[in-house]
Amino acid sequence: MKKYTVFLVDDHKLFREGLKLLLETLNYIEAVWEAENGKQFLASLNLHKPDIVFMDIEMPEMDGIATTEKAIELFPDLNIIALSIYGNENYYTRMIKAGAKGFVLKNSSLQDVENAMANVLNGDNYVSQEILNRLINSIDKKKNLNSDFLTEREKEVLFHICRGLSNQDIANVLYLSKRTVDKHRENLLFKTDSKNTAGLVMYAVKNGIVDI
Amino acid sequence: MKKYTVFLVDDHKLFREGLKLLLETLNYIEAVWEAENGKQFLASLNLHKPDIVFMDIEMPEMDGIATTEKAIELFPDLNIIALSIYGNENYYTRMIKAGAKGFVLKNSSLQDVENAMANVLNGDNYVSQEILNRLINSIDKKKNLNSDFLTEREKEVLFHICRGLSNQDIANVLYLSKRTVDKHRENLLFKTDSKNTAGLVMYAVKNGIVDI
DNA sequence: AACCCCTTACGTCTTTAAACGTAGGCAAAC
DNA sequence: GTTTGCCTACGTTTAAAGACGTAAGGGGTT
Repeated sequence: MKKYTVFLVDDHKLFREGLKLLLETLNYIEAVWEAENGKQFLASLNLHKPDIVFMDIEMPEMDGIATTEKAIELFPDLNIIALSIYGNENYYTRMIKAGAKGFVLKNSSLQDVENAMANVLNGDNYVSQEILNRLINSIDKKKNLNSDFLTEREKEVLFHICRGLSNQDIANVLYLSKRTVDKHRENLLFKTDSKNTAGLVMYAVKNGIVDI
Repeated sequence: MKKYTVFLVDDHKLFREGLKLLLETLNYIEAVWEAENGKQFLASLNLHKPDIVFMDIEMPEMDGIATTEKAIELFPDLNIIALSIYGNENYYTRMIKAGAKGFVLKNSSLQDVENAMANVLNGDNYVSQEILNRLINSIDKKKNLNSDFLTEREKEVLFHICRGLSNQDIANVLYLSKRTVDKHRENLLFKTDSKNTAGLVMYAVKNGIVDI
């Protein structure tokens, strides 16, 4: 039986180690390597060339999107599967554009992860069922959508607002200054003609920027 | 042709007078009387016994729900039609329970109002199409609902939060102290396990407390 | 080269929200 | 007839949001 090597890129040590243990229970996994951010991963790519990479999106130093772009530039046939807690549109579309061949949510089952690996090794793309549903829903919503005038960054900030994050929190996850997030929020209020957070969230829900 | 008398109970003078003019264009309307709150209306019920009453819900002194209850207690066959800006569930279910025979939104057409009058005079109930849709939607949502543990008052406050009102605003429309609304909000945060307004709004959307 | 748009960022001030605690009145349930 | 749950309400303190204004730097367009 052919065995495969896997590279986990994730800043959450606990998650990384848990997934490593899970993967090691599979008899066709030969080795599991780890990195805690994009830079570390890219640096060790020359030494360790994995069959599959699981890539987190939100990471310090260098996030999953930039890392994927760079890695695919260096090794175009690298099999990268995005691993994210959130299935929001910004994330999966950007990861796919960057060259990822799969997208799996962190609340998926090991079975999902296995499916993703099998498909990707077979040269196919893979997105988990949940993401697939969201994609289909978002296509329906796009039909009569009126939020094109929000920039990508604004939608991203809005998404995190809906998650209940404060501006400081958002600044932390996006690696920005809090004052920048303040400004994005201010612009969002103006653009969506809202008075406060409640209005922003309602707008996001109505326009499919967050899933209900 | 039989002619009918109408009583408008609404604290918004401008709206009352506009509707009065509209109704007077109908040749089967004999007279339109007015009151600016529930107490005034009840006091004059002995003098003026209208065929139809249009009752606002949010009013100072005595709101539409309490007024309807009292009026129906005094004159069980009174035809009361609720007139509200909002079609939220708290409102229409409570008005119907109180004895109202119709529910029309303030953004309806005169045709809607005429339909409501015709149906109610005919002994039927009437809710405008929009409310009917919401009722049907809310039945679907009720299937897997988990927000029974929010009290009616809490749901009402949450509804207004979603409308973008501040606590002071909500206190004004519900005729409460701001500090009371503060407390309801605090309890909502605790009960729904939310950190902030965004979480509350998302909860409300998920559980059908507001319509999208 | 000049332009527009987006992203990033800072300063200051006012208003709201959030996080504690406490407590009386009231109606329904037991 | 006491308990229980809900609605009402106040005081204080800290954190966050909201409302202005300003501006540098990057990327793409014309």
